[in-house]
Amino acid sequence: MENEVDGLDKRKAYILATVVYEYIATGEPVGSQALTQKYNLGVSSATVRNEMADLEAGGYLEQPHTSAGRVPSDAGYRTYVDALMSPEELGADERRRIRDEMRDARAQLDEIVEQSSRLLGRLAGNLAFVTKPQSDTQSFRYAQLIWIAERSGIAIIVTSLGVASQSLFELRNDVTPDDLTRLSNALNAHFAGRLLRDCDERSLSALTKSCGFGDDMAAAVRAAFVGARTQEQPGISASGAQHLLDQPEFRDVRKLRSILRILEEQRTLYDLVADAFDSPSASVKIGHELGSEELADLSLVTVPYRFGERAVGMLSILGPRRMPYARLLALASGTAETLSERLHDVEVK
Amino acid sequence: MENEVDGLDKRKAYILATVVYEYIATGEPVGSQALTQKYNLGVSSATVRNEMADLEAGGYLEQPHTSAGRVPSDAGYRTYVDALMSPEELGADERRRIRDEMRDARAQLDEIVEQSSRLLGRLAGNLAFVTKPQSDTQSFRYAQLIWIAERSGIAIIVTSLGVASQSLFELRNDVTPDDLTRLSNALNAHFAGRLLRDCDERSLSALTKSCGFGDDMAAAVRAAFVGARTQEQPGISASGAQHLLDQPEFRDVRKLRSILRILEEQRTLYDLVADAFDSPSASVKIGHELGSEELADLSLVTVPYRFGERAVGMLSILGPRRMPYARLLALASGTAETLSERLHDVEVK
DNA sequence: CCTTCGCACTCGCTTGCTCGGAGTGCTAAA
DNA sequence: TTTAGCACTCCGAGCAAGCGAGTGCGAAGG
Repeated sequence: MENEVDGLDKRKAYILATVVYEYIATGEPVGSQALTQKYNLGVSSATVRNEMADLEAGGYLEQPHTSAGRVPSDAGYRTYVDALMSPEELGADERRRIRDEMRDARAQLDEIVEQSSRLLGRLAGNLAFVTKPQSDTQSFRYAQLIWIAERSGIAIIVTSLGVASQSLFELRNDVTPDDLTRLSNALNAHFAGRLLRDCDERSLSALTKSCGFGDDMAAAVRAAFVGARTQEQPGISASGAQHLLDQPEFRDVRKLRSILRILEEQRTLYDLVADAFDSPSASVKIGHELGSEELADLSLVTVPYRFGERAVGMLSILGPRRMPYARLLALASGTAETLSERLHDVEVK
Repeated sequence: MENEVDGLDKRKAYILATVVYEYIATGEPVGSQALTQKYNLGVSSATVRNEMADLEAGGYLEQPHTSAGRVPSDAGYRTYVDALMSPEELGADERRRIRDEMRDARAQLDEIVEQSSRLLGRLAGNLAFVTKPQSDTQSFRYAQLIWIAERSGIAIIVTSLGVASQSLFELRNDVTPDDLTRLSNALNAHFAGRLLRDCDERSLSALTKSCGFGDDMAAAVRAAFVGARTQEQPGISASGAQHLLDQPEFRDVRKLRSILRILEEQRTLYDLVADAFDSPSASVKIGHELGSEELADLSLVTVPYRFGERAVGMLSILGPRRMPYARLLALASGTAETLSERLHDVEVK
């Protein structure tokens, strides 16, 4: 039937949308009378009551207790996000303001990422976090092996986003500064422009040995590349936790503790967004979809940002399930866009 | 008189110490009866009551409201910390455990610092934070200028703790890779081993020009050194905020918000410990001594850690004024010691 | 003169109670 | 199928009483 949305007839869908909208706005369970008074539904509260009972039976709404209003369930939010809400766009002035504020950060990768998480946290009024660009999706730019003594040195690797990773190495055989320069040049010539993850250990070893070096040097080179590849992996910049305190759902201090703990365990934070890397566009996880009882009344909005064609990191907003999804999606997308642009300022060409 | 401590006769001092001790232990205002029952004071509660009234008049104790027990004031805690409490030492097994846990971090400066803040936060059951080594107290080890194109390159600077800072530069005149190598060698020969803060801009420029380069190259070199000097300045690793939620003083959510905000503004966090750099040993700041009304019922314990002879950073514990000062000082000192040792693992010799 | 005892008083916290408001479900009529 | 009416439920605010811990002070005691 043309009038159905997600298995709900038009009126049910509209009532569900209104309930979710109203609950997001007020934070209070919404009752049938309040709804008919505030929104022009064209039917009486008794009708709404019947529809609400159906929606509850269908799993879209819940009642905190008898004789209270209705509250959306995970499924209710899900339907709202997928089918009912109207997407928002940022206004031109908002875009401009985001761009201006991002300009405050110096052209350093870390600063730009941190600035975007601060900005997003403030704009969204929620906890925001941004993963640093996955270094294995960056490409290799330069290697430089620096001679310290006959049997030791420092390997420095520069990637397309300018992240220099450095590692000390020790050798079993003597080398000269010229040896290291020769090897550096060979590495640069052979790997320049490749993705870091495609600089596999075998060809690194092969190249090193073809320059006349032994296993020790090959191991040092491999270690340097592995270091560069994994270095910034779970680096995450988070910001805006204090906004969560404004939400009534955090009157309960235990909730808050879960959040703070998660904030400090970057590992967990990273896992939350990890599977968003599979999908190329924005993703929303609601309540239990986050896979943890502790986080069951939170939601997460995740949007990728790009370097060139490639999605290299994620901007996320974590907040109460009762969050203005359309608005936050727009804010996250806008920030992601600006962040993507600014990445070109730190690019090593 | 031999029996006086800080202007208090022996009995008053003992009662003050007991009140502070008991209040730290229980978190409840302590009354005269409770005190005489729990501790063997040898006098009746009425006497204690009189003494307490004196201590209150002297500004050492406060009453939350009439007919409640007494609570230490800033001055009361101050006297306790300075003169009354008995210092603690860590047991051998505790030291060992700290050392073991610090071994989990890889030999990378950032990881070691982060590990120590996590560890201290957990052991102290409070918010702990650790400043990264001030880079201007580190010494210069190596510079390497990498040729990218005729008029651009990357400058990499390695300090004694292995922090490689990198900066892109653009030139007005062409250079060759050999030019850059020559200049790198000159910089290494001239500045090796100096403190970064002693690599002043004038001598950098002079050296660059004496190698036959122009103002543009001199500016690039200066910028690289300034970048290295200021890079990690306010870098702070914090951990353990969730423990604060266990403290009864944070039932009030507004308190918590101040803390979270401060946590995110690394600037403020840094200011808190900044003047501790002047004193070579542990320092304790109590309540209003922190200089902010928001922080008035918190205290801060700060202990320096060293690289060689020099204090290069600070470990701090921020928690409720009602904190076990002696214990936390011992924990912070123990962690600082271990952190200092581990710094040698990342040293670039 | 300092210490102790006894006593009246204060104040905050907990418990129990009432009461109003908002909301529901059900039944019967339109 | 929608609506009006009604009885019922439940939460939460507001209030009063009682309890307990503590104080200050005057009088008695060493």
